[in-house]
Amino acid sequence: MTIRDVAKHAGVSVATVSRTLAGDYPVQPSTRHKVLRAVRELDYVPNAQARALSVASPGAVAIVVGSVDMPYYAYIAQGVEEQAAAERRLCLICTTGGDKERELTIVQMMREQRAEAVILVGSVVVDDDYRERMTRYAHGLDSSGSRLVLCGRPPLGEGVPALTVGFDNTGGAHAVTAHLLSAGHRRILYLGLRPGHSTSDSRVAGYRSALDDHGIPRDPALEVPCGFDRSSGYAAMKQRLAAGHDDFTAVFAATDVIAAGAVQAIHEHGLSVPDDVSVVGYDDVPPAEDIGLTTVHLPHAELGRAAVRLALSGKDPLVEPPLTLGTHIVVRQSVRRLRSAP
Amino acid sequence: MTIRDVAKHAGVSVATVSRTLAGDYPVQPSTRHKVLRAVRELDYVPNAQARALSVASPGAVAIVVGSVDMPYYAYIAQGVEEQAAAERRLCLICTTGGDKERELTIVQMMREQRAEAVILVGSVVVDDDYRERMTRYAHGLDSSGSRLVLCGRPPLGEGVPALTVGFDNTGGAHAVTAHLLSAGHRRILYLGLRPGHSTSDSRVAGYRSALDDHGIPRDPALEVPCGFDRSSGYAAMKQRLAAGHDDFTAVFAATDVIAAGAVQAIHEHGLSVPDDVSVVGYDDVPPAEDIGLTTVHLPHAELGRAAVRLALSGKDPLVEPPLTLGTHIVVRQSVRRLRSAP
DNA sequence: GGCGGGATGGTAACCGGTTACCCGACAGGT
DNA sequence: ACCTGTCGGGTAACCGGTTACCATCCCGCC
Repeated sequence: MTIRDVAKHAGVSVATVSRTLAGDYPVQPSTRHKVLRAVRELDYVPNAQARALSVASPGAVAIVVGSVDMPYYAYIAQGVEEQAAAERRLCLICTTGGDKERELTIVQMMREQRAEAVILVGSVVVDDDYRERMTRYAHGLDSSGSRLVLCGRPPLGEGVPALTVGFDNTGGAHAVTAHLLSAGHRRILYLGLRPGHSTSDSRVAGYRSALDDHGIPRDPALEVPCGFDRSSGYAAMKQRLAAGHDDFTAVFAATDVIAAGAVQAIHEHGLSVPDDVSVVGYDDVPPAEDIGLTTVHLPHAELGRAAVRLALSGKDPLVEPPLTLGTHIVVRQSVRRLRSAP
Repeated sequence: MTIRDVAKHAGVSVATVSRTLAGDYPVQPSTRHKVLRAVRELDYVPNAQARALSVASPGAVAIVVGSVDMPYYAYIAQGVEEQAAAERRLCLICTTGGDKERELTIVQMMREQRAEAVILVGSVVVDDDYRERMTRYAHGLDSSGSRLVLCGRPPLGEGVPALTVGFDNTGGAHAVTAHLLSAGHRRILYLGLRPGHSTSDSRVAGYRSALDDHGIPRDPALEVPCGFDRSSGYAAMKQRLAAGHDDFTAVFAATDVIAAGAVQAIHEHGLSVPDDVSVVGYDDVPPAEDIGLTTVHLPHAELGRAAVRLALSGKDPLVEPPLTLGTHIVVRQSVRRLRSAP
């Protein structure tokens, strides 16, 4: 079923059918009706891929995330979707499951599909091969016309430019740590150490700098290694509590999800939040509100929108500085003010 | 930058370039290297849209949801994504924001893109225009080759066939209501009445039939109208409690999200869950685990996978019966066994 | 030496749209 | 009656790939 079939069926030429459907060319009403009737009778659906071949049509916006069922990604994806719709672009979402190779494959596929924007979200540990290939993509040296945006992820390398948007992780971690300090807490557990993991690294940096600013000596024993999921937070907290809980009064979990696991462990240990232990998280994703967690709110959707705008802006990836979005603390009920506080 | 440029640059013909890249045709190693070098030097990225025109390539799988940041949709989308990847299809996710017109537009766009499968997820209130247009799509009368699957949503009309997968909402609601009844509860609030809303309707039907089965008379005053979001659940519960809470001992919220709001209202009223009021939800989405909610677990991801399999199966939409996935109760800590229970 | 045949690679048609260019018909002006 | 301008619509080239078909070339064999 092609435009030629429709033309034959309507007794007109292909040009007339095309013009009738495009609607931007004067066509005799009687002719128009013949065409439209043929379209209806044959149930003709034009082929967008063929059209894209001859006329420059707006490309799609692709977003590549680890998985769509993690709220952090879902919120960003929602922002991307909104902005893509506002700019009249189709939105494709792909997931990698955290696999680097799969991510590279997907980016290549998107370029072959002539996606206009490819937005890469989330942390990843980069190796040399990955860096080299992704850098080519990011610099837009090829002819695919796809523009790559790194969204909430580390740079490709020391001084390697690329279109980048991200949250101020260090600033947020600094602020929430300062919040605990000003409530009188001095021994604060950092739950979520993962050296080499960019998100963890930047958050722990904020934690440390806040301690430094307040003249509190750092204690490596308070920086607890922990995966970025609920059960890791639960297990790490459980283990720490088994060793006695008198060496800290507050916990800064690297994410709300970790915090949720930690809170559960604290409760199972017979302790109360915030009476016995204060807890703060990061991200402001669903568990936070439900468990009354004080946390750092991230403008997820705005990040997604900013990524799309940046991708479609035509800015030069080689000179455009990274865009950093601010965060703010959301105070709920998980932090207790110590009597000894100033 | 086209295949002809590459051919010229490499000093070979377009056929040789195409064959070299396809890799399924014998090419002299020296020729192959010339081609690959040209590809690298020119940063050539083949155009998938052009290729799709001449060779029948697998289409994409499109999923259309209300919004991607609601866990219910996100989990289903994740299943769709997985199965699409397993079947080597690209996955496109689009959101409608619940707008019927936008949904129809998106479906039309997907057909023009020659998406192989279009999966429509979530509740919607159908009117005649919608029904008529969507029915044409669902029956696959056109030449786009797209196959439509309705996923967790009502049929298009009385006896209108279509490829359909869904959860057993009535069965799950029956089971969880029976769970409350066997714990000794007799006056159970149903929170989430929305006549005409298919999900609500089927869940309330299960609630009622469980009461009937146990010989408990229904009380319309116990069926509380309520929107399907957290704040509606909070508000409805708040209002109900203000009128006194002695006319019920348990609450069946139509969704976990409603339940989360209700639990908050209960707490703010100075009551405890489950000591004063038992609460159950539906869906088993994030708030449930965090607040220890007994609920009905839905195999979301499996539904998504089943939808993709059904779409790609080649089954006839006109005769294939709807596929219904079973559910099961997840018991947590939000239900109290009454002393008067058998 | 002539010839059959496998291995390579080139030419051109085709996929399904769009549109530049051209042609015929008809109206109005002289 | 003839010229010109406008309008409507047809023909064919083109977008960027793939591939059927054909032309070489070189080998071994009679």
